[in-house]
Amino acid sequence: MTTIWDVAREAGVSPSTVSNVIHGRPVVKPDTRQRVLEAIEKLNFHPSRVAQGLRQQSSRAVGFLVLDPNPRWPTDPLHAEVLAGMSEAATEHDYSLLLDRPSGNGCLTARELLQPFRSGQIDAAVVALAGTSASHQHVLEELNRADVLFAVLEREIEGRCAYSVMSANADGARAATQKLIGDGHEQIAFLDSEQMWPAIELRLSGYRRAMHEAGLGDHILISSSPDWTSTGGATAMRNLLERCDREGRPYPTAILAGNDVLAVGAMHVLRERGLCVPANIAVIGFDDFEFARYVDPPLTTVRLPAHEMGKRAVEMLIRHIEGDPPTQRKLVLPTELVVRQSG
Amino acid sequence: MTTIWDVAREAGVSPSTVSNVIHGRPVVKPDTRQRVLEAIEKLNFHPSRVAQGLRQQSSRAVGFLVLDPNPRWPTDPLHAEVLAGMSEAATEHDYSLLLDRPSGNGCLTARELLQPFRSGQIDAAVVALAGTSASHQHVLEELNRADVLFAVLEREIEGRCAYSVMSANADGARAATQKLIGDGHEQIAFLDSEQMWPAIELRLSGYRRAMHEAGLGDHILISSSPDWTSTGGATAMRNLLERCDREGRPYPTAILAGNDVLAVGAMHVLRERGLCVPANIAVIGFDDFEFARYVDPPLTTVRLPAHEMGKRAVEMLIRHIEGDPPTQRKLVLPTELVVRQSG
DNA sequence: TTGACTTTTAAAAACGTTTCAATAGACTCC
DNA sequence: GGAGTCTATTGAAACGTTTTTAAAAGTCAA
Repeated sequence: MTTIWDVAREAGVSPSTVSNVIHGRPVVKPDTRQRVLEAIEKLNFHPSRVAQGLRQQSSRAVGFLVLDPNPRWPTDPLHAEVLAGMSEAATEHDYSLLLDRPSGNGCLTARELLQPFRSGQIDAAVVALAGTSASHQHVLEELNRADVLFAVLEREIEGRCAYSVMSANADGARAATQKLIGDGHEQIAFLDSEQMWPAIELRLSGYRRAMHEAGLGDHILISSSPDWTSTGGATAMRNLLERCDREGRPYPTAILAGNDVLAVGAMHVLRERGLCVPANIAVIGFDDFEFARYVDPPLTTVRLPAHEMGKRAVEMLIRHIEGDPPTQRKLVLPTELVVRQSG
Repeated sequence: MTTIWDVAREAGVSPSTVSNVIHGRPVVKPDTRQRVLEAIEKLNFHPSRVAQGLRQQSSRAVGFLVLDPNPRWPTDPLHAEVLAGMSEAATEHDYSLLLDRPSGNGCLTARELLQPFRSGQIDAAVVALAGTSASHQHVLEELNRADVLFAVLEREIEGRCAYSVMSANADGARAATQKLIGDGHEQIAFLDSEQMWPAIELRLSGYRRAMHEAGLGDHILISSSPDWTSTGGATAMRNLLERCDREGRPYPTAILAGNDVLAVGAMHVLRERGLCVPANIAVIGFDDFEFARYVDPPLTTVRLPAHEMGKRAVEMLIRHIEGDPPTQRKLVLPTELVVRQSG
């Protein structure tokens, strides 16, 4: 391995000078700098980040901590996009990105959880809590107690070094509902799941609010899927139609789904029943997962700024690390209604 | 930070002994080991991986090097799954996983490319070359020249420290074609793209082989999409139908698509033309990307063992690092025909 | 020439581990 | 009882940087 000493010898200076050049410190005479740079180039030298890390007590790395029981990750189709955003921000600031996915059995000890921080592998982490699990609260508390720097996605949090990056779930749901109302719909149903989850509660509240605001409070209609899968969405849709049949209630003319996967499941049922989307019934999803545009008809949906969330989360963490902590501990990024053809 | 010295003091031994305990070396007397373990637990000590890395000249980390011009990664929907597999293997062997996504402008200098290796951040990398780019060959050569340890996905390679993990693309395409032939189809078309790519060529050859083997060589019919998008698939499908019209040739009764995204695009066109899948025309995709099951009708497709590929690639690299290099430099993993409803 | 500056470079001490040679102690064997 | 063999433990050097402190070199005025 070529070290800073080799460069120093080659350039006829001391290691300290080389170090100064590397960090662009203005204390070196221009021609010395030039000589050093040439030596670096010639020897193809890369400073050891490991040694730097040891000396500076900082790894210049952030982790993506994914707590997701599903081994065939990601359960959440948006995580890949979050990761892309994180990567972008990390690269820009010359940080590395470490993927930390503790074995998903759920029973995670504090030791395992904190290992990457304590062992100096990462300076901070973005935490994504996928699915619904009782242990999530526990994990966040543990991180807080350990006084470790992190940002959590789509979840409110308080803590000395805790940041929170969310998307405007309520606003997004409200906007989608208003769009449907604007299109003349009055019977608008919401599809959620028994497995509740903070972001979904916000979406539901946005829907409720829009309905009330339009004087359609009486038409609020909610059907719950047992889970967050596509077949769950189908079940919820079927239940909804049956309930209408039973209660002699008119079918909804529009559906707002808690997320795109549910929406897709619902659409299958509708086609099965010979109901045409959007002619007979409009469907709007939530997330804008990659596949939304491929659905037939292409899915109108509320786009979550996943890329942006990852990026901003990392930027907040890096600012904190570099001694300029953002005053805003909670960031809410706007969603966007992407109108395609399903609603 | 609590160091090995603190633990040593607490347990009344020397740092070397603590180190021996940490690494489970059998030289320590059981009761000493016990005392040390208790001290570790009590002080909540985690050895610094940075210091370990420096001393042992190895980071115990593998990188996922994604060369993909698309900033809204991943272009390849299978990369997330590959990553999951990599993560699994890494975790099992107590390695870390570093995501390395050089800024995607394509013109990547050797310096940038090798930085993570040279700076000791990673011991090896899994390389994924997304899309089609002339510079890919260049990158692989550069890695080889640098004598750096890596594994590349879906691409043949030779090199002192180069491994290759592929899926059985040709076999998969052959099996899919045979399935269609077995179902009585004779007019089977293949959808590929002008942007060729090693794996696709293999798929095409598998299709050709199956057709010839069944004496259907005359029926080989190929239509190329300008790119690998869904709309490209639609274009290829439209062109195909028009060509049949023009040449007075019967429509194909089955389509084998070069990948799932193309298949989805083709299915849109078929529905548009009032052709029913699979009643009028069967469609089989390739990849089994996450959304294949959500397509309507659910897509029959050739499943690529993405998770497994990531996992095996990392395992090969780790074996090499640990001094037990796999003799097989090229690993071919089986594909699997997932029969759903489209074909 | 000297002294007081300023600019540039050098030397040495960390950072937290691992490893190797060395030591001390206990045991065996003639 | 002393030499020889084990076994368990230790001390010190190394890994490649950064940083602080000190020194050298250069500049200039008196």
